[in-house]
Amino acid sequence: MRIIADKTCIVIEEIEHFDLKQTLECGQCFRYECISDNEYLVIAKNRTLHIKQEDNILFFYNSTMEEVQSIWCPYFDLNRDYGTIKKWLNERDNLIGEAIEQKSGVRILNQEFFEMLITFIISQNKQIPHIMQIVERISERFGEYIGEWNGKKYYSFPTPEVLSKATEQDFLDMKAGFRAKYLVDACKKVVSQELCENELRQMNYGEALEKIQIVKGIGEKVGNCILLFGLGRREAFPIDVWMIRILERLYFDEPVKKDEMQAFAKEHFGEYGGYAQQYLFYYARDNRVK
DNA sequence: TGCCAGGAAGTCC
DNA sequence: GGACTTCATGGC
Repeated sequence: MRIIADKTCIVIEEIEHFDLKQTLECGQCFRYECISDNEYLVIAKNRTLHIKQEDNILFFYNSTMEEVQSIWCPYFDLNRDYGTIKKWLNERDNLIGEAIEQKSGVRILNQEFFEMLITFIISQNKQIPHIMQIVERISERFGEYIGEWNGKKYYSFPTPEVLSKATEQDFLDMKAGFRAKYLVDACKKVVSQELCENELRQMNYGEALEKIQIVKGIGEKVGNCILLFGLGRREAFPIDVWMIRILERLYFDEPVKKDEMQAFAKEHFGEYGGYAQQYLFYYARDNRVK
């Protein structure tokens, strides 16, 4: 991997184990727009990013060398060796290989805690396009203006302080449905420091998973998503409907309970659970397994 | 129309 | 402590 400052953009060459489309569209990210093939506008980190990939070259159009190094490389998890991760998983069994092969360009984004907290509370019993709509409404109404692209205005994801001003009715108006009261509770507990990002980061995985479930509407699955995508806990293994389908197909001969799957994943994938989960999840969803 | 969606809480026994 | 129901909303 090599970073170069070109005349009009920042370029990263010789990039490996990375596919922009797969990484954005695998179901972990809810704020991006496809401009053309392998070219996207990403809304994250209180700014927009116009980014494009051609083969193993990445172009950052509206950014700086400093920003690419300090913000976007960590965001896209580009400093991590995915070759080692895939090798470890492939040596663990011969069942996950097809998913890794097909989705080999997926990286786990390092997104922001509060945004993931709110987003995955919304995600329960909802399809991804609709989650994206609600997150966009929240940002438009409570976030700050961060720029315009193709005549459309974009807004940052709001801070806990600002979003805590939203009422249950506000969230209902933004079509959050029965999750509205959960969102109010989440904001309240973050602002009051009852739920503190830094404390969660210092806890071990089990403690953090238990702690985050003090928020109403967060159970084991949503909690694991927040830990994986918003707190960098790569051992987190969220099990949703797609994971139940693919795990049953690959690893079990008969229907098993979620608890048993969770225990299996912990024992089998260990600290690499999050990567295994994302390859399998995207593979299962994209191929509409069972 | 009925069924399902990156589920969790409430209620029943 | 497990199984069943309910909770908004939208896409198919």
